[in-house]
Amino acid sequence: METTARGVSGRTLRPRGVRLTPSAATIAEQEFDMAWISVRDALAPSKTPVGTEVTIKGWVRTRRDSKAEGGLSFVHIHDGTCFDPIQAVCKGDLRNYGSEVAKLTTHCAVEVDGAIVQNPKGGNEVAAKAVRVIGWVEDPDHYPIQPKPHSFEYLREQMHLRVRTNTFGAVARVRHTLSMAMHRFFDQHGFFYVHTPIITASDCEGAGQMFRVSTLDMCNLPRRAGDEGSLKTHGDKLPGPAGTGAHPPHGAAIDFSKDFFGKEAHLTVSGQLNVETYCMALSRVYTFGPTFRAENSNTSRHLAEFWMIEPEIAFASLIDDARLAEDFIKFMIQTVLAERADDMKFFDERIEKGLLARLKDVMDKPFRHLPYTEAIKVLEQAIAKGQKFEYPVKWGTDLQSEHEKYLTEQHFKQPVVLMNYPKQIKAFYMRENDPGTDGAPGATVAAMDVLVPAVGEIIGGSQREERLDRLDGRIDEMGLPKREYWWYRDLRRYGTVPHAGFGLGFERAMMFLTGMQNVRDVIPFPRAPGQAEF
RNA sequence: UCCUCCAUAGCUCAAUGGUAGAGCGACCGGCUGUUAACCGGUAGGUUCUAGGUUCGAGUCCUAGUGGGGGAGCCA
Repeated sequence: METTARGVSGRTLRPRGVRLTPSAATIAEQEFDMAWISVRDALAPSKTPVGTEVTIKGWVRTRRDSKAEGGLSFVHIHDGTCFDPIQAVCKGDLRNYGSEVAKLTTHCAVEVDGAIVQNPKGGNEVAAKAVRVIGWVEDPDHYPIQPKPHSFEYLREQMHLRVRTNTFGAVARVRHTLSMAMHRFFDQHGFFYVHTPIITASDCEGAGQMFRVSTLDMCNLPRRAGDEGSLKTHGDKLPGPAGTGAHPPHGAAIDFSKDFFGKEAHLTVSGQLNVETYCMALSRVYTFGPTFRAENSNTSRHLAEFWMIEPEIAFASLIDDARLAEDFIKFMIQTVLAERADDMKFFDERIEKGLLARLKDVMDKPFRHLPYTEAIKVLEQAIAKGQKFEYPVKWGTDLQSEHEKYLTEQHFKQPVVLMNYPKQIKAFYMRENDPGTDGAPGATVAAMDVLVPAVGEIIGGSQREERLDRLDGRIDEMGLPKREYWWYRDLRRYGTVPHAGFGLGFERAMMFLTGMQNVRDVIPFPRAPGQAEF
């Protein structure tokens, strides 16, 4: 079919206004495709006035037919550049009207030439002069995506196609905008972007189960010399085929000196320890990258692979850290409201009623700061007034989901920054507070969690322990291998300064900003236990 | 990992242990500058898998697989 000549030629690369550089497109190319514009631009009267000759390229969303005027079809076309599709008005006198245009179904790929006209009800549309079908949808009866609401559960099984729906298109655009906004925020505030490693050869990050990285042959593992046949299991963590008889009995420790890195290696669970090293030279730094947790957790808030933003600031206290977190969250809200108004309007109308009001409220009010010790008192008072919790409230234990929800959703009805947690429930690197801080009955550390309504913990951070003797004390207390931390400890030996930072779950921020309720629906290809099909 | 609910047409869901149904979508036709279009018709099923109880199982029992929600862990 002659219609595919442009589509398969590989010459028409991008709409006008999206060229990489003047030299990236040849003169011939520019002339060849002068009229191609994005749906986003075509819909904007200021950019594309009535009468402009344009070419639209995209996918059919819906088609509606009329027999008036010898045939008339209204074809909605989207190309992902904005929330709304553009309507192409196709009349019966088109050469391929009966043979092709009237047979278009959802997600057929098309090119439409025509003039911009005004829709009787307002807004730009295209009066089609030519319609070229680039790619048909075979067997439309069984095409998984139909012009009707689908459940998110169903769309998770059609993950390769779900981005074509309005919801997931909006999620994808907001996710992009948020990524860009995040880099802009830190850049404007003097932070340097540090690429911390994905593979870590130290097992000392201490933030949960890790995925192993290895090039060893899992069916023929090297065993440590002299250990053959012994019953020692120490260090042998591979989920091997125990008891099959086809392999050495478990006991001979695996010889990781034969592995790629000469020692055990894993996927990172946090870039924090690495980024601290750069913080001690560049003052203000951040990482943004994938993070991996091999926890067998199956909830609407957890993924095995997720993206985390981790800023780290030198010469800073926990209060500075909390202020940064608040400024950052408010900047994110402000940016998506300003730059993705169309998508955010959709989320407000169809995903979470009142979303925009909720976000504006968060933006306008200062965050509530609350010491952990005070939070316990608030919860105890609530219990005294009849509030029922499944788990007991007791100083020294971590707050449960139900407790956090009570604080943010019922008691304060806004984001809450909880600070100064009991030392025994927090990580070794968090700075020990002076005794009696906040009137706490026990030792506390300068930790903070930012809790938001509907999502829960969105940020976890702390001021870091900069005093070597205290840090060593914590490492010993927790029974951690001090040798493994030699380079982290060095930071405290050579020019140590107070510093702080936090980790923000990017997908949790997405949930908070879009009102989407399952973390698997705000990342393109979610990885969770038993789920890596796509 | 624990608790709990679910699995029937392309999708969303009905069907007292007794003939497998509807809406939407697809296809055909009618009407209309339509826009969640509307009206009429047609096609579409190994009821998740494997066993079991029963004269008879979509329905009851057992096991498995897949999925949802909640909890823990956390971001």
